[in-house]
Amino acid sequence: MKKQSVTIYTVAREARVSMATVSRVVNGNPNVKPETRKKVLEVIKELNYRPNAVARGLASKKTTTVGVVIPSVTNDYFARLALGIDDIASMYKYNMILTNSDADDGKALQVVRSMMAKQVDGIIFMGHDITPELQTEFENSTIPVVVAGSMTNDADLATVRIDYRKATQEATTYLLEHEAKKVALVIGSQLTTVNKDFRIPGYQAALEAAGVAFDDGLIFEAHDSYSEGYELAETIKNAGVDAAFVSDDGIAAGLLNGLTDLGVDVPGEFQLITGNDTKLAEVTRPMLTSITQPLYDIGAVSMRLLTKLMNGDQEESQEATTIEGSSIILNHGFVKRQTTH
Amino acid sequence: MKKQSVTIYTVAREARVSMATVSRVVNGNPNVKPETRKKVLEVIKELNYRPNAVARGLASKKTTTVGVVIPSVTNDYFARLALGIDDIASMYKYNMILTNSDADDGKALQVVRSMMAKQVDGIIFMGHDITPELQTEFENSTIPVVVAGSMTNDADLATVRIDYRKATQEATTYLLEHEAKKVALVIGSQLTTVNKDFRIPGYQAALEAAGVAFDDGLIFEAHDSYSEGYELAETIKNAGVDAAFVSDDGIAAGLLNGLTDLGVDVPGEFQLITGNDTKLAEVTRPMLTSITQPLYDIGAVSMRLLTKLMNGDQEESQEATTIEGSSIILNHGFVKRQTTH
DNA sequence: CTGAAAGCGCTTACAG
DNA sequence: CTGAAAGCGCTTACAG
Repeated sequence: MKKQSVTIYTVAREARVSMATVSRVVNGNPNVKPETRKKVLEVIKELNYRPNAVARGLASKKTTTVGVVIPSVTNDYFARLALGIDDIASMYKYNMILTNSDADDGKALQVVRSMMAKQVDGIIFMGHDITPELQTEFENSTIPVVVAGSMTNDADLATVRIDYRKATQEATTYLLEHEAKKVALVIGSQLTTVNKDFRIPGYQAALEAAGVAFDDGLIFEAHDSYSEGYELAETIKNAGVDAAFVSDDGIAAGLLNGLTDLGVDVPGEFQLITGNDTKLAEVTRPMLTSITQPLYDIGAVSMRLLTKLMNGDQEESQEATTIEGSSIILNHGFVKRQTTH
Repeated sequence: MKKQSVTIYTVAREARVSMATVSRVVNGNPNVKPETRKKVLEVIKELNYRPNAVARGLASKKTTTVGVVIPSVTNDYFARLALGIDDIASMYKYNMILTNSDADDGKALQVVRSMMAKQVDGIIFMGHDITPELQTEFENSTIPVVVAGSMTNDADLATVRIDYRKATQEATTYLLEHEAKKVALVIGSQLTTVNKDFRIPGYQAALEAAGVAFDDGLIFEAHDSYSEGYELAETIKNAGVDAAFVSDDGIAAGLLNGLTDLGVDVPGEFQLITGNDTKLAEVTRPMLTSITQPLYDIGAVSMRLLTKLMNGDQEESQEATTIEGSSIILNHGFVKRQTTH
């Protein structure tokens, strides 16, 4: 339709006011005489004026966009978090720049740098441990970052998550109390903070309480894919294991189907509990008994926390959640389905 | 570390050159004497200078960010497309602003406007038919948009997808040729362009070729959720249907599990083919026979097309794909798994 | 309640 | 190969 883009200057000229006044009405500043506002609004409508957010960002040093780094959108666990983030972001008029890190340290660093170059007002980080370079990047920057639905080795970062230690302990205890003799733990890397300092200790605590000796040969590593879980079935079966707590649903689903295809009766001969509370857990047959997590809420609370941090608010603590340092711990649950007694 | 942010001006001062020169080396302009470039690069490194992309965007009128509207990140079909988009975007140094439209027309319009205000260089749209308002928005704008993995009522929009008509026809024909007597079609809304003009005609063509009368009572609507598919099982069973082609995997998985729970033997008494080639199809037991789609590629090709459009290139046509108007049609496939004979 | 002016941090002709 | 200057489209004190 129009070639020349209409700017705040055009509006000011047509409305016979200054650019400052147009800026005021656009930004809802109350210090504008009603009739002036009315006139300006008319011209804006007539000209179909749309403020240029880039110019606004440069002048105000606020872009109303946040960066979100996600290991993979294709993992339903993270996708559900992202949905919660996006909804709250929209509610607060923020846009999100979303980038996959592919769980690759180099990519994560590059992605964060790119977001910072774009002057995002804050960052939500999903993923596991971070490199010293990325840590430095976060420290040297003044923009707030919150870690959502995961943990990193950087204890200074605010995080929103469940209590992974307790969840793992409960799942393990459940298995032990339901006739399981040899309970395996299936996680990602054992060296990662969330596993090393939370899941494994939770698993060990459950064993100890039940008077069962810890055997590190019963900890299996698998990364987030269905096929790795499927292939793990044979190994885990040969290890004489009769139950497992699996942190990731994709792996749990693969393991379940792998075991079934091997002729193992689940839950008759093998019990299984999964940990991410993804849709997958209800699609498999038998359906997976699971730790439940408020996935959407974890995303939503993360974004909410970030808005507070971006506005320089103090972190509040009135909610029905626990705060540990800079962490917000949401409650998890447990649902018995068909892969356990 | 540093309070004052270092700008191009700081670098220019320290390197004893003009801002224009610094700009040239940052942007890889070859017209810079090697020793000058070296000096500038040193200062940049020393000061840890990072160009401000917002300022650059304002000055150059290019933001190197694209907008991506997605019905739901939580649907693996769209998530896979988004992954392809993101990878190619990263390759070309673009960032993506990703927003869920929740398949809500009002939200989609608002989201697109917000992206345009942020001066994105292009838009990738996923979703079904669009409102006149959104259509107007696209028309009045000069930024390119490509529709990925879906179809809209706006034939002017470039789109990258498979041939939905042919895929539906093939699936239906397969069923008909494998003892199915009464084949249902399970889709979203019948009024949507992709269904009205492609899937339903494909279904009809298959019936006709097999000499089977068309019965519109055999077209069932369900939207993209597992539970709706599950609940559909009883209805579809009571309709005396013995086979179905389902466009969405979530619905297909729900339908499959619903039928199984009703005591219907799949594929013995009921055959099923699904259409989105999502991970879900391999997780269910029995595994779902499916139309296969190059999901990642659809996303990747969409983003590649968009980069060409953003650079004002002509659309090329040398690839192993069909071009229909402004559409790029990628090849689909078929994989027989366990829900068909 | 309103306006003039400077400034945000870059790029882009233009001139040399 | 390099620099001076204008300009991108806003917001932000400041003054009145």
